[in-house]
Amino acid sequence: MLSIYDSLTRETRPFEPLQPGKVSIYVCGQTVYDAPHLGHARKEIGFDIVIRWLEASGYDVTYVRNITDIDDKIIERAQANGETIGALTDRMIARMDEDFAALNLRVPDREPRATAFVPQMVALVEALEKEGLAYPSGDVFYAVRKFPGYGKLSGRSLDELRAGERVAADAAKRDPLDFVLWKTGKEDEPDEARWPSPWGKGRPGWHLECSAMVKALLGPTVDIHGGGPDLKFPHHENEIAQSEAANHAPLARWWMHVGQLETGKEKMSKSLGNFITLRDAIERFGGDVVRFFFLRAHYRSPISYSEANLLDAGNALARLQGAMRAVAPLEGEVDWNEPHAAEFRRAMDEDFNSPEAVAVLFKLASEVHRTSAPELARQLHGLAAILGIARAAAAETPGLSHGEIEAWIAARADARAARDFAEADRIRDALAAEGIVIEDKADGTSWYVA
RNA sequence: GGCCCGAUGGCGGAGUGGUUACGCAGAGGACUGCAAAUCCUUGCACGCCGGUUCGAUUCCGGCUCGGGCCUCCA
Repeated sequence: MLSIYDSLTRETRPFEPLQPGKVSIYVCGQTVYDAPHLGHARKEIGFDIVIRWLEASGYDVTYVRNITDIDDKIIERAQANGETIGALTDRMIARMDEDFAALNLRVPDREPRATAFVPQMVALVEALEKEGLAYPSGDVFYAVRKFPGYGKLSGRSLDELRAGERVAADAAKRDPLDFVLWKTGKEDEPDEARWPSPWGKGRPGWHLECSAMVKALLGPTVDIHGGGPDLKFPHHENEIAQSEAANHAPLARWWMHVGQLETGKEKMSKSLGNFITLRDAIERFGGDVVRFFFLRAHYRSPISYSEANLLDAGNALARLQGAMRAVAPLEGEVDWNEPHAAEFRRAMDEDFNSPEAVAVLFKLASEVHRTSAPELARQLHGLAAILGIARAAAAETPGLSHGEIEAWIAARADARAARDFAEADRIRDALAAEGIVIEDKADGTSWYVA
């Protein structure tokens, strides 16, 4: 039985979706003004594991991850680059797709762009106006004082939030914590950033976007709503205020937030300038290693980025991959009655404890090496696949064909038989230069693509 | 200032009221022409002070330190 930690109630409880057998999940996605960094990957992999395990558990999952393709930073960046907003966001979305593919992420069922849902956003503001929660004052604002539950996600009262010294006063707002629903009046902005509305031409506030898209694609209540750790306040708090006031229904049955990625002792973020781009990490360490780096820690734990930690993850993953290629697995599904699989399930059912699940994989890897049992190899492959770390079947061999490699290995075997080790080593080095690693075993020489 | 989270061996990282996490790195051994891989063995731990308990790394309280949020941020 799967249990999931809910960051709103701060408790782990048995998971029961609204409709039996079906799960709706909405995760806040990228604001596409720049390329993703490693912190984004942390979030993506966290939810990737959630979705993969839900699906492995038999649920029919509908996964929606939005794209924020209109906002201050996007407009600024496009102007700075001398390109249109559309050109910038298209470019960044393509980049994101490439990077995410390298991480072997489950592709969302829907990836709504905010700009495609502006009418729904306008309608939501109108609904909030009817509820007496929205007021125009230059821009259109949300009156947080009038929503009784405000602060329930972040666990703070309005007064506690106001006690913060950083809340800037704004004469247009009735309360400093009121936030923008609809931005008008930016007449110097390009036409592609402006939509008609009852309050004048303008564009939606960020928080509004998600509330509108959740409802449009998944309905008033989703089973799981997720996002990065820094979205809890104010973004998700504001989403709750908007959606629940307009729909008179809970926005999410479970709120999930991943732990943050740190560099040194600080959070990795663009505003701190201490980030490494996802692309850099993939090129330096490999997408599979980046994925494994995150998998071996729990999704809610903070993780520290360092080159040493990534290299360590690479070494660890190599052991797993070695075991996966050591024994040809039996065909078929995972046998969940087998002890390793049962332990794996127990771990994942406890709020997606992937580090424990990975530990099971290592135990299995040792067993596979010790026993060469194909049924255990099948278990290893099957369980690894659930975590998205199955080794891709040895695919491309850049310079050499399969036959050529076998021929070289045969030639080397002859050299070794003749005790011409200089020649044998030369062939091994030549193959290594082509990315082919060979290993001499008792029953012959095997090879794989590095 | 307010709210919240964390503190585990050289490193990464789970978990538990009394017993092995797991991995990497290190040491010794086996195998091997050498490599690599693999196997066997092995050392290293639960921030500090109290309390509860037969017994606490695990529960409670305090302290110290670290981090996050309170502003755009995954």
